[in-house]
Amino acid sequence: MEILLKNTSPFSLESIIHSHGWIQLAPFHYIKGSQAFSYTTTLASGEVYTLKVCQKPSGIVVNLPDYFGREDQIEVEQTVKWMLAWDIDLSDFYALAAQESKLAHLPQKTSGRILRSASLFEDVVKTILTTNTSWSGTIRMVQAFVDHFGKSHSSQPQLRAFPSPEDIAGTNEQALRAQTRLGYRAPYILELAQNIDSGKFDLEKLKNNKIPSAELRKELLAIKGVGEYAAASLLLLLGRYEFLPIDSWALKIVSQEWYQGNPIGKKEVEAAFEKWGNWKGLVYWFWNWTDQNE
DNA sequence: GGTAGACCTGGACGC
DNA sequence: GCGTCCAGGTCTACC
Repeated sequence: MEILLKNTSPFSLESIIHSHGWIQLAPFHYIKGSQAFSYTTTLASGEVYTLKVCQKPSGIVVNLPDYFGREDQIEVEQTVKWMLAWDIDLSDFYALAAQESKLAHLPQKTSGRILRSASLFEDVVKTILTTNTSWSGTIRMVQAFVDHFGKSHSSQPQLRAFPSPEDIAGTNEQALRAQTRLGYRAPYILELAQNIDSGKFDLEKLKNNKIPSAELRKELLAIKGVGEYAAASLLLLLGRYEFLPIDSWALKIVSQEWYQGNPIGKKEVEAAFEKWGNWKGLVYWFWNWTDQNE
């Protein structure tokens, strides 16, 4: 069974797939050679399924199990549109980008959308697992998290969905630490899952694009394990570009781009992007950085 | 508001 | 093979 998403403006699946490293993290699976991906997730009913997303001249095509009913299809369509940042309008950004040589490739390639997971819970957990570790560490922790706590596909048990808050809330810190090697991050993720599962915290409501960015940032910073860098990264995923995710890599490349490689702090990074106003986060994310090996 | 130290893991390195 | 050091953000206590 196929769902066809017809884009009304230029859209590049290839660009969004390569917008950041999420495609390398379970339960995403990049299908090499076809510029497509598969993703294992759950319906609201709890059923685990795997969808496949590819691009054809007619639009974005989502492959689903044949027995899915109309309601299931509507749910999947909404999920995929969220993951592909389908409704974000980048026309104003492209107009700005066209005037800057380091950004001119974006309108040409219709880049600028950033791949999201199906749930904000998944994106928050993954973002926490990018902090204070190497990228290989993030890949390892996410894979172990999915392998040990994600629900498996009924006919292909090797395929697992990302664990839901409910899946995690019932475990304990010791099990999380032992089975996933999350280290000191384990209690943060356990607390988040328990707060969501108990109804104390409605994380998914933060997908609402009517919430002011400053308020959204405050809500994200209130999550243990989410600091300024993680909050800014999550705001980028949510389509809010007013903040810069400044990590050690940012300090390095911004220094090399504008400060002759001298040691800099967050203020210098902010200053470098100040002129881009509310688009600064997106400008930073897609800036064509000078090759460090040149 | 700013700062120092602890947190945890895996990888690099020296022996 | 073993021990040590380091890198990576955030939290907490303290000033």
